[in-house]
Amino acid sequence: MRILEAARRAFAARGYHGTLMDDVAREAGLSKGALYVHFSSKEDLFLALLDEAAATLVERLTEAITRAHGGRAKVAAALEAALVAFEDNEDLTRLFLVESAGAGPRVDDRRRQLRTALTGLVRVHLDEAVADGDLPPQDTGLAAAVWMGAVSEVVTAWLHERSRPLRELVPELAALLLRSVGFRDA
Amino acid sequence: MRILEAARRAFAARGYHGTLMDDVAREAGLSKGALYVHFSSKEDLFLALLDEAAATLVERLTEAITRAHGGRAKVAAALEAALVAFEDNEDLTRLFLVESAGAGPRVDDRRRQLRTALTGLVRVHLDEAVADGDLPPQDTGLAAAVWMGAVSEVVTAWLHERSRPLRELVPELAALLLRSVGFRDA
Amino acid sequence: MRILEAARRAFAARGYHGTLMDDVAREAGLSKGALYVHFSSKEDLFLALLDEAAATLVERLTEAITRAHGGRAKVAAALEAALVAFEDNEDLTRLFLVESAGAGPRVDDRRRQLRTALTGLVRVHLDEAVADGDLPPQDTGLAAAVWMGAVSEVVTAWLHERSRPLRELVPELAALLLRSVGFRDA
Amino acid sequence: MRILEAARRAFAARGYHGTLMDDVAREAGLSKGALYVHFSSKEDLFLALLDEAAATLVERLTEAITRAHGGRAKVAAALEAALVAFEDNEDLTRLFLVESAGAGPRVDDRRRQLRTALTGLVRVHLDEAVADGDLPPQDTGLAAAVWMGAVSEVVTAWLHERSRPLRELVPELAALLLRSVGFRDA
DNA sequence: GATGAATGAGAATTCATTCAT
DNA sequence: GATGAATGAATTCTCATTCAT
Repeated sequence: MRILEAARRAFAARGYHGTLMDDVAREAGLSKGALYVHFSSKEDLFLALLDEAAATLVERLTEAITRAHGGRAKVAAALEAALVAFEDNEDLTRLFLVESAGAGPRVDDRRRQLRTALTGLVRVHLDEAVADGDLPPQDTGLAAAVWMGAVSEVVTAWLHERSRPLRELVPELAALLLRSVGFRDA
Repeated sequence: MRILEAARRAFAARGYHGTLMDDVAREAGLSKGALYVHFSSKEDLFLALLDEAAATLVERLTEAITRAHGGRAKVAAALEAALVAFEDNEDLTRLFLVESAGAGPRVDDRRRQLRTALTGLVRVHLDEAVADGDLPPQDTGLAAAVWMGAVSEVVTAWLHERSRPLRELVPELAALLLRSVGFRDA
Repeated sequence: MRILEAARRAFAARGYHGTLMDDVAREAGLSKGALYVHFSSKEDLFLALLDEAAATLVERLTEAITRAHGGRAKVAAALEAALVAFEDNEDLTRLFLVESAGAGPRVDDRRRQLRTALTGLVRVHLDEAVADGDLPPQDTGLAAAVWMGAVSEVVTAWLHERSRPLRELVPELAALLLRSVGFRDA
Repeated sequence: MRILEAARRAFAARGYHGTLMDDVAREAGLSKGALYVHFSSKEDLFLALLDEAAATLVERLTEAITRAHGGRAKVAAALEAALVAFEDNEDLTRLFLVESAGAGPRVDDRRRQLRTALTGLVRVHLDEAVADGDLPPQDTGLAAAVWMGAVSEVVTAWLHERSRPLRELVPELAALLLRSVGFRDA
């Protein structure tokens, strides 16, 4: 929708508190009132965007995981899919990883929820790998958190520095994370 | 100082945007005007706290690293020191990891700066371990980012869930991170 | 009409300012635009209801008065007719006595107008009673105002407390008001 | 206080909904923000005024009643005191009798509360008169409501017409109301 | 140094009304 | 006649910052 696109651009560019409903309206080519016909508050609008970002990400990950075969391949594929998705959806990435922080308690809660969901996705596949004997038994919840944090940090740094394309980091980052849980280097 | 303590408590409890200068003044037992004698803006006050948090952390890490001997021991010690420091300074931890996000561009910049400094600390020692032949050559900058992200995520989760003491996670988290860069399990 | 009924319910339930045109439209099962085909403004719609309320009331009173014979009987009958009409048309009663206050100058004026008309009705019959020698000469305008105020207050209290049916109050209230103008107790 | 005076004038002149906080601020010679330092909302400000009006009225009535001796004299004195108080405090009178209607549920509740308190004052003295044998037994609650309604109506009419000073109506109105409860004409 | 009342530029939200379809 | 998305002016409330005392 026009409003969501405008909001995505605006929030990604100026952050939650830095973006006025006036900005969104202007960017959407609508009046402020029109925004409130579709979203009952600024927070709601942002939340809708956040959900969109998470849905996009989960979809991409699920797809990549489904396509890959074997424990190691699945987690590697998920990692690559995540980084590619982040790189291809810069605005949503920024919203999800950066601007959703400090936007008030409701947004904070949703952010945490979505991160937890994502972590859960990773964990399921680590558990499978453990069950299959591909990995030694371990606290996969902790490992999944480590992966999420690592990816989040690397992507956030990329958002600011843009030193080189995110996809180029995939091999090395994958090696690190796979090693962290006990996969042998390929 | 009384003001800094009051601000630390207030910001940690309600976040940057959720904390009013009135709150800080009340908590400090001072008038709002008195705050401005010492800090020229809300942002400045927050920045001072952020610096305090980073300094505390760096000091603890440096100390721990100095005490330890050998590449592996140093990085493990740093990791433990970090988690213990986070657990012992909950308010500052929250400020540094959570509330400093979304508090405006200047705060964002400083936050990034401090995280970079911390990452650098880790990196130096990874580089030494590589130089000493304890670790294979690798992108230690990336590895340091992974470590920072991992710790940040785990600590942030702990701030919300409090399922068990942070220090109990040290062994397993250390094992994960040490493995990630290529240390063999002890 | 469907719109008037919907508006009556809505305004009676939530008051003038508390009722949105959206509410009326929803309740009427029409679009907001359709409302404006029939009523040029929210105020007009409310005014139409107010007139309906007053017309209903005047009709009932006139009828009751016509049926009764003799000065005292006529005023007593009017009083009873008023209370019964109020009780039987709760929504209109609320509109007329309660919600029409504070709804803007035009509504205020009409409200006053209608109350004056009602007072006039009472006054005419008090004047007749005086002319017939059933009552001593007096300021019948003032007396009519007293009657209107008394009824208004009692009915308004009933709208909120509902302690007992309004019609049960008729004998005692009639006695009070008849005495007030100089009728001897029956 | 400057704010209360300004608010009194503004609300009396333009009603609750017709008065903007901007109007009050301008009239008080203050900024809008200053209003909110002292009153947390427009409603609160209005409520404070309403309480002031009621307190003024109750004080005057109590005083007048205390001074008078004997049942009949007391109620007559109260009535006169009320009318004089209304006439001397036109703005507060308008606030209490007119503008407090339709200003939202909280104001409506307080308005009702205050009217009930006033009615109670009248009722106590009617009860005493009954106990002393000066009046026949009767529903004094109903009678008090009648009195309140009558006075309210007469004063409201006066606010709009100003045909003649309110105090001139006292003798005739007193006669009407005293007769209504069964006092013999003096 | 301290006070706290006052400032004033916002900022979100509301809602009667309009009008292209 | 009907629709309902869009309007936009209005309005309340916010809060970091200032400054006379």
